Formats: sequence, structure tokens, C-alpha cells
Amino acid sequence: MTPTDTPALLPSYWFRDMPADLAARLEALASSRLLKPTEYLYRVGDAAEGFYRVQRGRLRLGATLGAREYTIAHVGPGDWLGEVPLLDGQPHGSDAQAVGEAEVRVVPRRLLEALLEQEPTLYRHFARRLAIAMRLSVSYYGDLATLPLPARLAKRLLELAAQYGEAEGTGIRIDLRLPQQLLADMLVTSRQSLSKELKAWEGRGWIAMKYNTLILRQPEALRALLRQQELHAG
Amino acid sequence: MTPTDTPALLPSYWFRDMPADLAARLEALASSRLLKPTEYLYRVGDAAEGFYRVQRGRLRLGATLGAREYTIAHVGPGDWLGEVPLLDGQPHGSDAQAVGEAEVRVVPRRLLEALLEQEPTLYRHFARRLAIAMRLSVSYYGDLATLPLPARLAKRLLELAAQYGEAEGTGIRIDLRLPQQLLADMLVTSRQSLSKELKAWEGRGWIAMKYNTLILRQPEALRALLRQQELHAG
DNA sequence: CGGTGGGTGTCATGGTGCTGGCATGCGGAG
DNA sequence: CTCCGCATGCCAGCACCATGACACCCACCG
Repeated sequence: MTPTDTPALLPSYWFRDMPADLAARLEALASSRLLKPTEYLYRVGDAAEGFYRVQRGRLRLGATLGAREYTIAHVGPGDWLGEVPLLDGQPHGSDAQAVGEAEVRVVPRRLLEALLEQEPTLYRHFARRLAIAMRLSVSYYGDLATLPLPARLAKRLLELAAQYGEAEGTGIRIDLRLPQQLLADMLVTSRQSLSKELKAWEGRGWIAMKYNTLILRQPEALRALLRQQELHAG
Repeated sequence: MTPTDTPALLPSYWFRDMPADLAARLEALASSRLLKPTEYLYRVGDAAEGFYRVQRGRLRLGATLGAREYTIAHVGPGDWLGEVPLLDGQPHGSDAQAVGEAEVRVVPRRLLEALLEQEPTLYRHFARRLAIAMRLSVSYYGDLATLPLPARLAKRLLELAAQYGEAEGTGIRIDLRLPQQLLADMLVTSRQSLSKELKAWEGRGWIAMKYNTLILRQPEALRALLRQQELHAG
């Protein structure tokens, strides 16, 4: 939960939504599980085995359609995941895959179900979590449906800046620690297109890149581009 | 709820999920509201005023990003909608707009909240509803992210056939009653592209179109196309 | 029964972004 | 320090689909 052990994730707000009291009660039922890089915590079609909290590292949530993969979000320390199949009784509809080394806390299905049966008011928290998730999922769908790549990129970078950014002179520093390929996957674009766009922005002085760090030097320029693209589309 | 008063909707399964006992209790709290064509039941940013059930007609769920609109789903008689803002306390994140003349039953927010407070176990149903919604929303996102237009169209038509189709000789008849423009919006494509694709399929004998009715003559051909496109994409 | 307007079919054109391939660069392992 | 391998930058060619414009057709309505 401390910012320092969070390796700068992609937006995943809703996974965070978990009242402290409930988190503590769940934590008491959990055991640890270690995942090697690229190892799957669960895959599409798996039966629900538990409710998970990321302890360390990062997981990619995604799925494979035919031979093509897509990524929904990345989750990191403090994020909870895996409740959907527990709540509707269907198999998992997406994959959860460790990006690097990762550790998760596992609340076994039986124990969670027992807790819920004993105290059904806890369903209220899950309903709230899912309502937030639904809202964001629809919003991402809308972005993909209406915004061209530069606008989607600008929006994402501004979100990341708001969530994980730290002031750096006149700009905002984002510690990405993420290969361009993975960022491209999340934006539903190709690595090449992403690289090209970033370089173009760097040339204009909007951003600066070094190592794994990205600095928004002129966030206002990104906002302007976003507004303009949105208007132009009509 | 009878098939005959359902004017052939676009896929909207999850809105249906509502246990009969809960539906009856909600219905007892509801009053009716009539909507003229294109009138909004609620819009993005509106505060939550109630939980709704479609009685008659059809509503488009969508939103506007900049000057560009997108459509998430259509809902029709028997479908419930509008719970997200009630559950997370935020304003509406999408629009609900009557397509033709429509009538909805309204459960006022106060009454729903009172019912939930009195009987918190009802949250369980909402959690389940939203879990299903989440699953489908992510699946639509994946379709848009990975499938080219012909595959998305094939998938949608097969879904519609499974939901609303009736046997017709060797094929499946779908009573669309929907202008191509609205179907195109749901597929996130242009009217022209949709028309072109449908005509091409008609030429190959895969489908037949007349009036507002579409007949899948060779559903197997659509499934094959879908499989092939998915593989080709890798 | 003729008019009118929305829905549909079709086309030329252009833009966006993907594909595949290759060069370069950086950073970690030995 | 040197080497290797992943990550990045860059380019040519092309596929897909949006756009805008226009003619046609049918249903509905006066």
C-alpha cells in the first residue's frame, strides 16, 4: 500500500476500492502464493478458486481472442482482483499473468463464501467495487471507440501523471518502468506507432524521456491535443 | 417480458438478470414514465434519481466524448438499468435515450435505498448483476480491440440469432427492426461499411435481407469467417 | 395517388495506423 | 570491460475503413 513499493502501474483505480475493515478481515483468511515471470494466476475458463490481493510485483489482466491478445489493465501492490467469477458463478473470463516476479495473497473461495454467508452485508462492498469497475470499463470502451491513438495516449499519460506523477521542476515525472510494448498493448496500438508518437512529442518539447522515466514538460499541450481531437472528430 | 412485445433488441443479456422475487418487490415501488422519441431518461453527469425497468419500447445506452457519440447497448422490455450511480454514489456515466416511443417503470432512489437498508441481502443480487455486466463489457472491449469489422459483425449477428432468432427453413430469421445506422453505431463502424459487408454476404448467399428482417441462411459460414479472422490476426 | 423524407446502395478518395524488417542503443551478466 | 539481448527508433508498403457525395427506393402521409 505504500507508494514506494508500487512500481508505477497503469491505471487500475477500481481494484483499490476496498474498505480497511473488510481488507483486514480478508487478509486474515489469506495465504501467500509466489508467481514467476509470465506465470498465470488464473486463465480464461478456470473455475474461481479465490479472491486475490497483489502483495508484490505486477500482474497483467487480459485475454486471448483467437490468436490475438489484448490487455485490460495492470494491477499492482494493494490491488484486489478475481471477484467476478466468485459472484456470478461462471469461469474466469480473463487471464491474470505475472509481469515480473510477483506475490499474491489468496483468500480461498470456501473461506470467502463462508464469510459472505455469515455476513451478507459485505456484498454491499462488492456491489460498489463492481459499479466503479463498470463505469471505468465503459469509459475505456468509449475511448477506444471514439479517440484516435494520439488522444488515447495523451489521456493515459495524464491519468498516469495524476495517479503516480511527482512534481519535477515545471513538469510531472512519471516512473513508468514499463517497456513500450506493454504500454502499447494497453492502448491497443502497435509498439511502432507508440514510439513514433512519443518521439514526435519529445521533439516538440511536450515530454522528455530517459531510462524508464517519462516527464510531462507541457501537460497543458496534451490536454489541448485531447480537446482538439475530441472536437475534430465531430 | 413476452417475446412479442420485444422489438428485437441488440444484445443486452445482463440487464435481464433480476430474480423474480426481487423484481416483484421493486415493481411494487415503481411508477411509470413516458418518453418521446430521442428523449433522455438520464444523461451523463445527472445525479441518480432511480432504478429503471423498461416497460415498452427501446432505449439506447451511450455517451458523448467530445463531439463523437458511441453506443454501448440497447435495452428493451424487461431490462433493468441505472443501478451503477445508485451503488457508487457518483453521477451517471452514460446516457439513456429513447429510440422510439418508450415507457419505463421508475423506482425512486429513496425507496430503493430504504429497501436496501431494510434488507441488505439484496445487495447480493446487484453484485451478481454487475459481475455479469463486467464480464460482458470486457468481452466487448476485447472484440473491439482485436476483431476487424467483418468478424465483429458476424459475432453480433450470431449472438442476435441465438437470442432472438427463429427457425426459418434451413436458416434463422432475425427481426431486427433497426436502421443500419444504429446497428453500425453498436459495431463502432460507419453505416457505409456495414451496408457494404451485408450486401457482400447477401451476394454469397450467407444471408438474406428484406424489410426489417434478416435471415441467416448459412450461419456456419459466419462462424467459419469468425474463426478464420481470429486465427489470421495472430 | 403523388409527394416527401428517411433509409439504403455505391463510389472515389484519403488518412490512420499496422506489418515486417532492420539498425541502433542501452544495460546487465559474465 | 566486453558481449549479448532486449528495447527502441525508423522506414516503406499496404490494408482497412472513414468520409462525403450522390442516386435510388420504399414507406408513409397527406
